[in-house]
Amino acid sequence: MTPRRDLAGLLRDHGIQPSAHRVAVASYVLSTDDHPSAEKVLEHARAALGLVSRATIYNTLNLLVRRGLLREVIVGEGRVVFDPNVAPHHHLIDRETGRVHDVPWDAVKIEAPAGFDVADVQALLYGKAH
Amino acid sequence: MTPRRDLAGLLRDHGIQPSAHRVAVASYVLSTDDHPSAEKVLEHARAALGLVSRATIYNTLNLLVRRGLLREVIVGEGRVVFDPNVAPHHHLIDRETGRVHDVPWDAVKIEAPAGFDVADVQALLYGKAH
DNA sequence: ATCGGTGCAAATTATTTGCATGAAT
DNA sequence: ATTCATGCAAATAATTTGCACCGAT
Repeated sequence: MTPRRDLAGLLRDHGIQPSAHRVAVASYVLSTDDHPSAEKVLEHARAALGLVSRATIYNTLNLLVRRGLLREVIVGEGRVVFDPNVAPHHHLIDRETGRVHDVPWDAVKIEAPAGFDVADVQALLYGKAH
Repeated sequence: MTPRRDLAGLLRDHGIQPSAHRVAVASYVLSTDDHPSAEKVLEHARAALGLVSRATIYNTLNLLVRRGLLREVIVGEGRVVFDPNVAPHHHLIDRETGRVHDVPWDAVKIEAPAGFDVADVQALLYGKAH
C-alpha cells in the first residue's frame, strides 16, 4: 500500500500542498471520530493557530473532500458534518447528545426497488443510547 | 376514519384555516408524488394564483409539516423537498433525472447497533433507472 | 519573479421574521 | 371590531467567491 510517512506526506500524496493551516486542519479532522461541523473545525484550528479565517476552513475542508480524504455527511435537519471515514458506512445520530456515530455498512440491508440500479445508500439512524 | 369532504375540510380538520393560498398550495403539494422543492411549489402557486410571496409558501409548507400533513425530506446535497406521504418510508434519488421516488419501508432492514435504541431510519438510495 | 495560500469583505442562496395592510369572521 | 393571512423587505445563517497581500519556492 501507499507508504505514508506523515501528515504532510499524506497531503502531498493527494496533490495538496501542506501549508501550516492545512496540516492543522487535517491533523484534527482526519483523525477524529467527532464528526465535526465546519464551525467546530474552525474552533480547533484557532486553538492551534490563532487567527484563521472561516473561508480558509471551508476551502480546506472542500479540498480534502475533493481529494477523497474526507467525506461530507448531511445528518438531517440541515446539519453538515465531516467524516474521515471514507469507506462506505452509515450513521447514527444520538438524539440526546447530538453525537454522530458510524454504523457498519452491512448493518443495513437493502432490497433494491425494481427497475433501479442502486449505486449508493446512505442510511441515517436516529436513536439514543440505552 | 375521518370523513374527508374536500381539501378545505381536510385543512380545517387539522386546525388550518383554508385560505385561498393555502388551498392552492395544499392541492398541489398534498397530491403530487413529484417531491417538489419550496421553489417548485412557489411556481405552481403562481401559475394558479398569480402573485404569491415566497414567504407565504414557506409559511404554508411549514404549517402543513407542523400539522402532520406533509413531510420535509433532505435528499442529500442540500436539496430540501416535500412529501405528502407521511407514513414511514425511504427515498431513492435518480442521479440522472434528479427525481425522487418513494421506497417502501420494509425494503430496508437494519440491524440496530449494540447499545442503541433506534427510533427512526431514513435511507437515501442513490441510483438510476435501468 | 512567480505561484499559491490566506484573510477579509462582499456576494450568494435558502429560509425566517417583523410589520403594516387588507380580508374574513 | 378583531383575528389572522399576506406581501414585502429586512434579517439570518451557511457557504462561496473576488481580490489584494504575503510568504515560500
